[in-house]
Amino acid sequence: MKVSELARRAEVTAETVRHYTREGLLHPQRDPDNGYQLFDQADLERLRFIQRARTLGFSVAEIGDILAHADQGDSPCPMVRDLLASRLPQIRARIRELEALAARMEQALDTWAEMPDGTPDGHSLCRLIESFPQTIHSHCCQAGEERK
Amino acid sequence: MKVSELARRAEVTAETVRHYTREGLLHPQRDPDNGYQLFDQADLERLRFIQRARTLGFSVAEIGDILAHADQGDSPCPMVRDLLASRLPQIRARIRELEALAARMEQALDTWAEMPDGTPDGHSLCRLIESFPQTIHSHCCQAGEERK
DNA sequence: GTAAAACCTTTGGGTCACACAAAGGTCAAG
DNA sequence: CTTGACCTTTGTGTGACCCAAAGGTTTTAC
Repeated sequence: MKVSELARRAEVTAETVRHYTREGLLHPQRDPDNGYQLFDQADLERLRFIQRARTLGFSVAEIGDILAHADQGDSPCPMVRDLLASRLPQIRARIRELEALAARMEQALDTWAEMPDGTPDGHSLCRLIESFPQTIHSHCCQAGEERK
Repeated sequence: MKVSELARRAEVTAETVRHYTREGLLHPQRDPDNGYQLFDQADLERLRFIQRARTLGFSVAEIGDILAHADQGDSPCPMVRDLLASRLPQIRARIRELEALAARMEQALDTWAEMPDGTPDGHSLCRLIESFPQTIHSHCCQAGEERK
């Protein structure tokens, strides 16, 4: 099957398939006549594997490592456990950061409900924002993403 | 004051100051002798304003708009309210997505605790991941970030 | 006095997982 | 035989910076 058919069967875009191929996660054959990429059933299963791993928060690069290990006959399972175990607390930290952000936003909207809009003068740009306490903040982690 | 001094006073990196300057959020004078960027007290306050706005989840581009309005003498406050009100539900959605991700990760670790590692064969790459249900997932939003 | 350290400048590339547009080749159907 | 639906590669954009390189300037130390 060609790119679009594989994409349709796995319910991803053709661009995503091309992306994984570029990144070395998929190894299609080439049609010698026209250079088209040809995928088989194993590639479809591989793509579904990638999808599941993405759902679990693995990055494309990490999945590439996992697949490379498996292709060499090594069990990727210990790596998979370790990656997941070390990523989980980062996700939890990210959740806490976003919850704090949401709380700040909500508090701001509450506080501002009773404040009038102001026109910027030499001292103030927007008292709404300036009324907000200067907080000490910590950086975010690189959290696993989700897709549509 | 020069870049580094401004950065130190606002507790950001010099790179961040340069970035905001590139993006048009800060407008330093230039030392005619050597071309160095010169900032004053107003710039420091402006940078602190940017910090507060970032803490509230505004993007750099949005803050650029807010500052441009204020510089023109228009009150940015209505824009600020609207942006925050529309961003908040996106943040909440992002939190729910990450919570679902964390739950999946935790469930996977739990399930895997009793499963042996396997060596990849023709049918399986890593049963740990393959044992995981194929879920339907929805895309993330562009959430406001935090800094160190 | 001068040399090294510590600044400053601009330019350009990297991060991440794709999306998208362009320019062009291929192919099945009408 | 032309249209339209595919396919190819290449390059660009996203967000908020970080980092390196190459080179000019200023400060500090000996």
